[in-house]
Amino acid sequence: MPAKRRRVQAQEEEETDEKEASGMKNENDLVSSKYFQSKKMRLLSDFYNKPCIDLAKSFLGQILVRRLPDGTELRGRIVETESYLGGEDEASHSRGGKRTERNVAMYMKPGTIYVYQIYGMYFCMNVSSQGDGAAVLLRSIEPIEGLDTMRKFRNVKRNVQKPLKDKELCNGPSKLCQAFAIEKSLDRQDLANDQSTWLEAGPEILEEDIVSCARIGISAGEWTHKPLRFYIKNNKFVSVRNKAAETSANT
DNA sequence: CATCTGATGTGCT
DNA sequence: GCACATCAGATGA
Repeated sequence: MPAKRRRVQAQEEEETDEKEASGMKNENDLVSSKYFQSKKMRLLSDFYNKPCIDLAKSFLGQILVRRLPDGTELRGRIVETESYLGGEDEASHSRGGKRTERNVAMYMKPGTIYVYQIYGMYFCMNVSSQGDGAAVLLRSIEPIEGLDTMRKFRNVKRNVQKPLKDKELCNGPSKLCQAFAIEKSLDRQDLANDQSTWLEAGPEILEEDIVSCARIGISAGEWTHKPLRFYIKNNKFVSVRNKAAETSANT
């Protein structure tokens, strides 16, 4: 029966829709959901101690929490991740076992946050997993709590006032960093112990609701097309959907 | 919808 | 010097 229940949940996601002009619609839906009626449980060290691909899939559905200095808490459900496997993976910062000042967090214990800057102006957030130099990139989050603050952060960073739809707040690795105020200072912090940033257990995602496909923005020979990107099927907050992978996946 | 382009600056060869 | 795990705006179909 859990399978049936989760199917229903997947359908509900399709219905949370274009009424985002009103702003708070989505937030109300999720706040009243089963997750928010239950205890918010922080994920502990053991959770992160698994192989990179397993961790990337396990992240789907979990809740990222950011506690700001003023006490505001931001919450969102992880809906899209990518695996970077380590030495063998030609697309990884740790390819060939390379260690630099920038990427040391990739070699730290599973659950360690790796934040790096890209294109001079953006950040990306990863979490190290089991395996030497292996880490998971967070690519998209479904915002749950603190949407107004997220919108403010995103507008400040973009230096424009154009109103953002809910789905535009965190649907990309650097967008979610802006929305959650994730910066270089979080690099090498431990997601299992940090006071400002952690993960809480969210509703479990069924394997059949996970789409696996090629990573985004990669051109590294045979590693370009390996299915190392994972996202929740039919979720509106994913950055880039892969229709071919969705239809071939299953019924 | 798809494809292109400029912004921007750090890390690494 | 140049590549870069990106984003936003513009353009054409």
